[in-house]
Amino acid sequence: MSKIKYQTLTGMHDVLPEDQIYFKRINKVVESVAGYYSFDKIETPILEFAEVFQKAIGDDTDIVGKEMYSFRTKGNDLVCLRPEGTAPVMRSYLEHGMHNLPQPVKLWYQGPFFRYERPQAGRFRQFHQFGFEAIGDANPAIDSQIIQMSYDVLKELGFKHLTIEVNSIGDSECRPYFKKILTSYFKSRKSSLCTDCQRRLKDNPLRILDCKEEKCQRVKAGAPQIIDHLCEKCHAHFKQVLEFLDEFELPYTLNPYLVRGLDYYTKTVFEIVETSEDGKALGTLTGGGRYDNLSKAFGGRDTPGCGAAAGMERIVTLMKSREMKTGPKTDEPKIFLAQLGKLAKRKGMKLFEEFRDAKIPVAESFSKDSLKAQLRAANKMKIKWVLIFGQKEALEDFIVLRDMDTGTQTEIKLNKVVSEMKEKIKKV
RNA sequence: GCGGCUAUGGUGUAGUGGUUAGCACAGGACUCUGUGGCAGUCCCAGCACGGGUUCGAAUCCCGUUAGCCGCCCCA
Repeated sequence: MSKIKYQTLTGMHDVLPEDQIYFKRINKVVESVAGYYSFDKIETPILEFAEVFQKAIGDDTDIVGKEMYSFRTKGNDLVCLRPEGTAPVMRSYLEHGMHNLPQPVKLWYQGPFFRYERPQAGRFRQFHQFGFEAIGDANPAIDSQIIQMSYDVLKELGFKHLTIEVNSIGDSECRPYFKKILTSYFKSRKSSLCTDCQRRLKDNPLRILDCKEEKCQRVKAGAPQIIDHLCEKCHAHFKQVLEFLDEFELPYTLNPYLVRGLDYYTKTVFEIVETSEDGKALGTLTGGGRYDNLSKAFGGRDTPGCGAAAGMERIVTLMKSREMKTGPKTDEPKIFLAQLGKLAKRKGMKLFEEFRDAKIPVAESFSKDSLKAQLRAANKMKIKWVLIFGQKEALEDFIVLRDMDTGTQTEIKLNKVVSEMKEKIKKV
């Protein structure tokens, strides 16, 4: 190989064949959980008008300017590669008048997403997420169901130690008020905050709550908590969500410092974190919450919604390091068809098609001529049954079956090979 | 976007100014044109890119790119 001329763009990567099993496994679990809860799959385009996300996210964070993978088209439209799934799903809901369907409209999705970030381990510019969205229903039962589903997926994938962190961040009625109280609390202790948080005090005071700096930890320990300042509606809603979680016997903890960066989030927010055996938080796997203000931000009618999403690469990394199951490779063949000689190759390729018609997976190496090389290939694939089809067999219409574990060989009539092999692989 | 560290065959690595750039694994072929795993022989394949210093650079310097780590942000 000479010089490498092309490489992937910054922060993008190929999902290689060896990693496909993990993504396949996650997709399978997500699909079955979503199906059980009557969520239908939706696919939205990878490109949207940048406005879709600007409106949803708000202009005040530097997410739009700095973090979105946006550019102008030949027609001079400002578009962007979708950075998340909720806004497009809401856009689709409004665009297709899904409020005319029975509510809530329950949807799930899976696919690539893009953020213009500086790449680091587990942080890419193109990555994959799956998510659930339930739109059109304000009932707290929905919140708890979304949490339950997210939890189910991780459990089924094999994560053992999970904790659900929940909080309520109020709505447009009570949150502004709480923000004021919180800001004045932090202002009075400004000198005890880290420099970043002194800056956050101006543009995003809620974010101070999840600062990792130790000095800020001490300050926030005495900070007012939003659950003590929820309006009546939000309080009642949150209480009911927790009652459902109790009923489901889900392992949750109240985390008063859990917030979301975006304005459209209301009421319930949650994250599912993996913990060590003694319960110490290791990292977040899923996050979500209620977004009752999103539809209005789009200029739509007042429509509540609730959802959750998870980054797949992060889950894959953990699945690998924990050596979690990915399920059987379903189409991994147990039979190898080896051929020797021109006639046998021709007839063998035809036989291969007969196996395909019978839906029996068979491996082959028709490009190789030496029997030794073919057996070696079969051995590498850890295949048990090798059908040896040579000149003599081709002329006399039979085939040799070699058991690679024992080395014993038997002869089978050619017209019975498919049916006999069908029986053989059934038993295994 | 800011700061730091790194960059040698496909993978993992040796090589601190003069080496035919070494090794292991993986891949391919043969030993053996009808029998795999073992062994042996051979093949494939590399100093990220671009400048500079020097008689001479994988090695020193600068820039670019990418990865990693931290910050910002985190939907």
